[in-house]
Amino acid sequence: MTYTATEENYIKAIYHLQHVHEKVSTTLLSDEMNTRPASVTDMLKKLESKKIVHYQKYKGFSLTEQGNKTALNVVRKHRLWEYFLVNKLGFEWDEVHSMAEELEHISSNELTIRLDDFLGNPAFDPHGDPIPDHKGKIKIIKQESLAAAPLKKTITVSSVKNQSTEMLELLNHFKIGIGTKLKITRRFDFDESVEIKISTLPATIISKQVAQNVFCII
Amino acid sequence: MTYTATEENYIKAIYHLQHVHEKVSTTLLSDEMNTRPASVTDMLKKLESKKIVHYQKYKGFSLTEQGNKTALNVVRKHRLWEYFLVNKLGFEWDEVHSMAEELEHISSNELTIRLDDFLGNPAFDPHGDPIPDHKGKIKIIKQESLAAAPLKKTITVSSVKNQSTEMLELLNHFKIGIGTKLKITRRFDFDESVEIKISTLPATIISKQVAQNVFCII
DNA sequence: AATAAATTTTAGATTTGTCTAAATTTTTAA
DNA sequence: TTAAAAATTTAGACAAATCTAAAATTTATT
Repeated sequence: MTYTATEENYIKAIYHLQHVHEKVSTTLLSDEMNTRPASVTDMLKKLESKKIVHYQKYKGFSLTEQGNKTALNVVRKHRLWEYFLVNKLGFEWDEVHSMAEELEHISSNELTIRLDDFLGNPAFDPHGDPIPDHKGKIKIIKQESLAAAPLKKTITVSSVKNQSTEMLELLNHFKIGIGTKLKITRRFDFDESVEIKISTLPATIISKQVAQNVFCII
Repeated sequence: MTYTATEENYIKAIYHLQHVHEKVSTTLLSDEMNTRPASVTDMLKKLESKKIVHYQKYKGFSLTEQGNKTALNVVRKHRLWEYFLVNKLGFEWDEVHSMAEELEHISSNELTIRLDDFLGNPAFDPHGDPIPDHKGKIKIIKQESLAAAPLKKTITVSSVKNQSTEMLELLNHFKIGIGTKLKITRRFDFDESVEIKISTLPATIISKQVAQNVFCII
């Protein structure tokens, strides 16, 4: 089965929302897709006829097995291309999203497999998000945000939730990147800011907002 | 200005036809695009309104300066991706066309520039076709088909017109590739077949059909 | 539990790229 | 040079993905 780019975008959006929200509603999905609820209803009917979603009108919808597999394949392609753009073409994190949004719809499976091999079968993309393998399998790692991680243990930054230019700018300033080892030396109750220490650099303080977006392996 | 993938495909098709045919007609273009003449007329009106073609109904059409530039950019992307697929991902010649047909519509200019750099700014794609540079400039080389090249001179294979699997199979058998140096040792009048000699390999005979498709630098 | 509010769906329209069939124009050839 | 043939364009229709406005259903509130 092949799907249009639009269908794939809907499938991916449902997949993502299912991982963040208890229940995915028509309105929520229309927000995510920047369309109107009526358009979502139309698409749901189409995706139901293609056995991508279970759908009962007025009741709700969810991805079928087939839908999930398709979503994972799109996510896989997106993240492999992001990896390529950053690690082979030298783009920064915050520049690659829209390009990967286009590249993820290139259809050839063989291309995906060869790209994966060319890149050395990476398990994580430049933001630290896991890349599903060709069977859709994802490496799960236990992560904790810096806002919740324990004090005085050496921990490794593993992913960053917010992928904006502004966030990248800040993290570059702090010399924080994926793989950076650091220690949380203090937490301040007043604003829940966090003092961190990276190797021999002087300790610095990051805001709660930043800490909540940076995840690490304990 | 940005164009839809379909528009780009029409633009590219007009560009190619203009280089092969004296006059590009609606029917010719509809053949090339696998559509009906009526569809071509519709698209020509659209492209005219976007100043991509000069168009006078019943009289004919041709690319504008702008149209030519756009065509060259699409060709550039197509050939850069083909180069990538063959030289980085290890695909064969005959496998890459349909993938490149999709990849050529990825919009980012910056991506094209970086891909070009990553590949080492190649001037020719895996079939020997020239890759326009970022200004649209093409390296022109004087080429002659093996059917027309002079006898007893060492010549270098520079491009192959027919890019089918069958042609690749045959050329692989003969150990002919882009860059191969060879000598034409004889021509047979009966069927216009050509005897060639590649370094120390025993001489072999290739048919007129093959010879007409293989081009070389004298 | 009834009604108001919110959500979702339907109905009907629009745009893009395509089609077929008919009309128009150009070209060819008698 | 005019009639027939070929090429091109117009008219009207369709599928995909969207929209707005109205109707239907569910949820929340009094």
